[in-house]
Amino acid sequence: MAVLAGFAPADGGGRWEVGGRMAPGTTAKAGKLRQEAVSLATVARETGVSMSTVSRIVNGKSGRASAATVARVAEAIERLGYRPNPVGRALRRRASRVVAMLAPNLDNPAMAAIAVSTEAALRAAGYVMILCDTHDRPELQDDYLQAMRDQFVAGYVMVSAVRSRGLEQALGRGDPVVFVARRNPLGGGAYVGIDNRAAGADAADFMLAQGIDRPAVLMAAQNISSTAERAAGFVERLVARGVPESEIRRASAPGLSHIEIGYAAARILVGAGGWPRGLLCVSDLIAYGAYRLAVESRLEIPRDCRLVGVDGNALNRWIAPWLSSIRIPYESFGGHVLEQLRLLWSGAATAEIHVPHEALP
Amino acid sequence: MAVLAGFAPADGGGRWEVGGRMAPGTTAKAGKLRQEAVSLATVARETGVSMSTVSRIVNGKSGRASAATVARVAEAIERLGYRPNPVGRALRRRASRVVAMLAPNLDNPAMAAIAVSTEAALRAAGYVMILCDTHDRPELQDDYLQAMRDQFVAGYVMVSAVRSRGLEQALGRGDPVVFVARRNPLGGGAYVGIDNRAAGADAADFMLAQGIDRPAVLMAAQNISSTAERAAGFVERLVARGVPESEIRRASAPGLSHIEIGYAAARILVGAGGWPRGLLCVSDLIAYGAYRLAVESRLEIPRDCRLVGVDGNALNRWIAPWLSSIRIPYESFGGHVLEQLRLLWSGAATAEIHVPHEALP
DNA sequence: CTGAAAGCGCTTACAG
DNA sequence: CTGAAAGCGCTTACAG
Repeated sequence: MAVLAGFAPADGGGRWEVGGRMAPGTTAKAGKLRQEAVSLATVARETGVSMSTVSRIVNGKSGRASAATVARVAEAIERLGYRPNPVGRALRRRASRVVAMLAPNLDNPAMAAIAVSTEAALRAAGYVMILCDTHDRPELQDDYLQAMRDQFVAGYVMVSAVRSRGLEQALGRGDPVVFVARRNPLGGGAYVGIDNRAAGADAADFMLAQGIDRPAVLMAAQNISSTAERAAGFVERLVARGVPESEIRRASAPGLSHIEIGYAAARILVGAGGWPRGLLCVSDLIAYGAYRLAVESRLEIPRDCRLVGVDGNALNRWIAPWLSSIRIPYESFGGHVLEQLRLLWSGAATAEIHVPHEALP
Repeated sequence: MAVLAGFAPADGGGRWEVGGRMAPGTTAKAGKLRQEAVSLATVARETGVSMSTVSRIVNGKSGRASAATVARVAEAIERLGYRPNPVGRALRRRASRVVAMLAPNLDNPAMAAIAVSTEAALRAAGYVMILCDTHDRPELQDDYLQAMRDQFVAGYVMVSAVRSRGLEQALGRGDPVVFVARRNPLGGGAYVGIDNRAAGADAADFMLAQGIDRPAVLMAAQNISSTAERAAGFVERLVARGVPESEIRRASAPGLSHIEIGYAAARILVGAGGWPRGLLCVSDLIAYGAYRLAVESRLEIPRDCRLVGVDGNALNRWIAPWLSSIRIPYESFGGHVLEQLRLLWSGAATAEIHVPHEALP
């Protein structure tokens, strides 16, 4: 009976994921026995009321139908296994229960973790998620934004969005979009992520607590990204605690994947002044890249150089015990994303949500 | 002009991902200036022809419109930035350009890699992919199958599908479904994956070539899964090459994730007879689990025990150089999946596609 | 409390 | 070569 709005999520409207057995209805038209689609019309015919009435009941616009009618309709819905068709509904309402997630490369375990948790949260709330891989390319992002708009999606989840014309338009239009992991490149907007600056500061404290007074840092490319904030927070805290800024060695490298950036940047850093005793890598993947260079250099990690990452990849425990990583609870991001979407849908104001990261041991 | 079928993919029908600038159309109705949706009706009105004609032109049902009309309509489409609405289309055709991928836990890098490559291939062909995380649960799989059917999806990509009632019905109905990585648990059907048995055999040859004449194997749970086939192929080949079957030690363990299975199974194996000199782990994650036990046991890998995995995770090169892994080219799976879908759509017969795995060094 | 009608955006016989 | 009409499945004023 989950079709009835009374039994469905509070935001009204049936749920797409209704259980319901297959409709047993068959027709003998022309002697051929075949499964018949169960539509509102079927239910209406079967109960002798109008489609309007069935629709209202299904959608919980009640107080507007007699108890007797509701019961009759409910029975028929149950018996026929009726489920409201999401496409018909989307067309009419110009709004669907589909949410689009636009993310660059799922290859990154962090992205995958975000996708997983968001998908689960949306699903539990009766939404279905379309996943679009933008490869960090603005045109692709715009193509998808466009295509998703045509699908009447209920909202957009932008993981590490890049600045683009379509994004600008979507925001200008007031479309519900929540940014994850990387802030809105155009400023403002609903956001879910950790406090990157604070995470960087924590890494600084950790280094100093280990007696490493001249740690270095490996950064990704120099955009407004979250990783840049981590590096900034790291440096700021070190400076605040008395480390001369000029003695904080930094390196970054161009490159496609974080892991390659890590390797290349470590090479640059080390080439310029040898291995530091402590090295913050602004993501686990960057740390993996740096690790490889350390192995090639016959370094023993973490004895010779303390590697600190950010992410807390689940694999670390198994194959990268040498890495101290600030854990980001990606598995909880989905819930927060949904929260933000709901605020946007209800027209309420949204604030940035800073999910607390976990402390280093 | 990509909207016109003549310029679109061969399967006719406009593409959803049409570029096209925002429609400049505005209306002065009631003095309010606002963006107007550009529909078929708009184009028809603008050109003075009927919607039928515009529709036919958009869909390349040509030879049925004068060149002059086509030109006029094409111009209007271009000028207004018209894109066929996928929802209206789906409702009418009872078929969409959406393909559903149902997969258990994207946490597994192999699954993520499959999702990435399939998404890219579908996108290039003008489809959009909905990702459904089934967590290996049959009811969830069925819920999704149901929901996706209601969306009029064009097809189903089942990654490591489990046996379920809904799957049975979908196949019975003749829905286009292609199985990836794990064969259809109900038998038959379009499949994309490696030849698991051959991969296992290759691992056996590798071990013997290394002078390891009594290798052991770590398996996942004992279902009809692809990993079981790898283990079987391994054992068969060893036996064929003279290793007494009774001397091939095997272990498996229950558990949620492969990585935990690997750790637990290794513990069982080692507990029962010490470390073997060579150990096939039927997936990289299992190898990671085994590795951890090896580290705890102060073993030096691969010197003391040769670990062989299957997957070829991209991270291995960086942080698991101790692992020899048979690489599965997941990045090419997407293309094959599309191939299979096209066969199914055209009603042609499908055969299993065995993507060649890469040889061990 | 209920129903007839219009319409979301599209396609497709059917008739001309 | 072209158009009027019906209809995919639904919702929502509007009228009663």
